[in-house]
Amino acid sequence: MTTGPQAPEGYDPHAYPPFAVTVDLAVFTVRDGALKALLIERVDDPYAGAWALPGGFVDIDEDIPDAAWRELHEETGLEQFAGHLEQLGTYGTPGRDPRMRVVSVAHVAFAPNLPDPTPGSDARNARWCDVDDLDLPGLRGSHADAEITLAFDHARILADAVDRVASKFEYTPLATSFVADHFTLGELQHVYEAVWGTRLDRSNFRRWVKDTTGFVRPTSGTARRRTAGAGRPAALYTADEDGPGTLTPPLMRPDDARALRHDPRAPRHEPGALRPDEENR
Amino acid sequence: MTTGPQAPEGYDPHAYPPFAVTVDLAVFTVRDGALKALLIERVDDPYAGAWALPGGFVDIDEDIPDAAWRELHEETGLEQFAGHLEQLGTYGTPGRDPRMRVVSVAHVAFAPNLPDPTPGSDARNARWCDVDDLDLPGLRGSHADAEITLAFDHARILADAVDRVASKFEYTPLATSFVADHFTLGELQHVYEAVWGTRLDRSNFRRWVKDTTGFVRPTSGTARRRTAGAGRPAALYTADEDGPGTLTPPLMRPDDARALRHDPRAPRHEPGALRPDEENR
DNA sequence: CCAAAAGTGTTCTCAGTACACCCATGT
DNA sequence: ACATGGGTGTACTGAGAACACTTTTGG
Repeated sequence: MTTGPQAPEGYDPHAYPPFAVTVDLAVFTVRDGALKALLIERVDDPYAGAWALPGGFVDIDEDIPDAAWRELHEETGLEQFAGHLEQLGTYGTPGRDPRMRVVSVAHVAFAPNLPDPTPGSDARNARWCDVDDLDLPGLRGSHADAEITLAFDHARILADAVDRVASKFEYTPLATSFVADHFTLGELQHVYEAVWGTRLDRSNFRRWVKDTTGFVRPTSGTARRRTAGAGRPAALYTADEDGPGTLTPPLMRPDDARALRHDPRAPRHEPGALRPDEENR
Repeated sequence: MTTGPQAPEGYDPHAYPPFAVTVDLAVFTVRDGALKALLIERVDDPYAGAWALPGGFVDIDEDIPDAAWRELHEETGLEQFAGHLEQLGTYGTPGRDPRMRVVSVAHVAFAPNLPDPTPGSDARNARWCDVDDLDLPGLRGSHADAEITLAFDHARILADAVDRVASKFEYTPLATSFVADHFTLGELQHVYEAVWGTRLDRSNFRRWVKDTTGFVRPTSGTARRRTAGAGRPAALYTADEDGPGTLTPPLMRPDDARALRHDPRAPRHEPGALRPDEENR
């Protein structure tokens, strides 16, 4: 091992146990009226052939957000990512990676409806996977007959990430990160319904969105038939960039949208109660 | 550097950059009607003599929650810690520790009114510090004339932790972690008021607490003068252990309690928007 | 008696809910 | 004509806010 970076005199770089630090990404988009997560097929050996969240090692002089954005760009192939990225939590149980002790800082990213599966820069296969088709611990459908199983503890990370997205939708205008820069209120409502897995009253949703300051701004344009079929053309709106990052009042999802989830509303992020004698999972 | 733990054949333990991983703890209690955080005086050289959050290195085979509980016991000297501990977020900006590249997993702990400053097992000085007396970035009083400055990025961590506690009080019964196992509704209200830095209507608070299932249970006992002075003896309550970890409906803090904070309601945890080109502190 | 804190009740208002109804367009 | 989705209005209801009032203690 080399000496620690910028280590002054008097410190022993061997005095601390060496960890590997990675970033994992739960990248979401809404497509075909469903919440989808980006998964990649692993080629390297731990869990080779299995599906996993995109991610990779953090460089020794690289900030963690930078590493997350770098991996996001590398794995999605998107240079201009217009969405949102934030830290979710850190997962570092010994043995979660059979190779070595790895601490992974998981992130959540919100993407607008992206061009297509976007295979990564390397040879891996990539796809958008419906989260309802996955067997996530205590979440949504929880299909025991799911054909896809995720590598490492990525099922838990993804379950926490889904909870995070659903919570964020109540208090923040981040739903606009899932749609194009100009969108109709119907599209925005479809995003909410896909993320929450519920139905919303069109009239009340529209009134809440328009009465909430700092959420959307009307534009002069009107949507000329972007969805197939008939219907009156909808007015186009834009995200209000000047607004605060918070919605007042919040839009609380209906109770049936919470019942679908395991431990709703509370786990904004925490991976459990973290009691000393309890199993953490 | 030694070979990575349980590394199978074919993997090079030198292939990843070695990080140090620590846990930092923001331990809160309510005392004298104010929210206090546990700070220790550093003796070792980086920021020696400065005040900092308790914390330490994670062992190479130790789970992160275990490390957090271990440090909590070591630093507070409390064997039986009746409170609550949860992960807050991870702070790993290069250079935050001048010795080496350190990634710190910060935690939040809620403690009942503890016996006293409780100096740690080692020689360091420890004290409960009023969070309003600290200069925390964009929070509460934000005293520019604060006498105490915190080591590393602990001011930011503590600011995020205060936000987390205030948010948690809206949706979870964790306020009971700040009081003894038997408490009066007045005491519980004082805890809420200290954490939110606001005043609540006594009548409405009491009605909300009693109407919220899974929060408190009445006991037969009645408090016999624990606060000095006159007044009718109050009934004693206990935390409802059987309830879900969430409060329905939530108790929203009044708007003036949000205005005290920098970026209220939204940053349940995220340390900012994490844009690639932005400074992340 | 008075102050202080606990406990109870009542009114008002407003936001969420559940609808009904009309408008514009494609087929 | 009719189905489809956009847009508007309205009555009902329940929870929060504000506040008045009673009860029980200590001094």
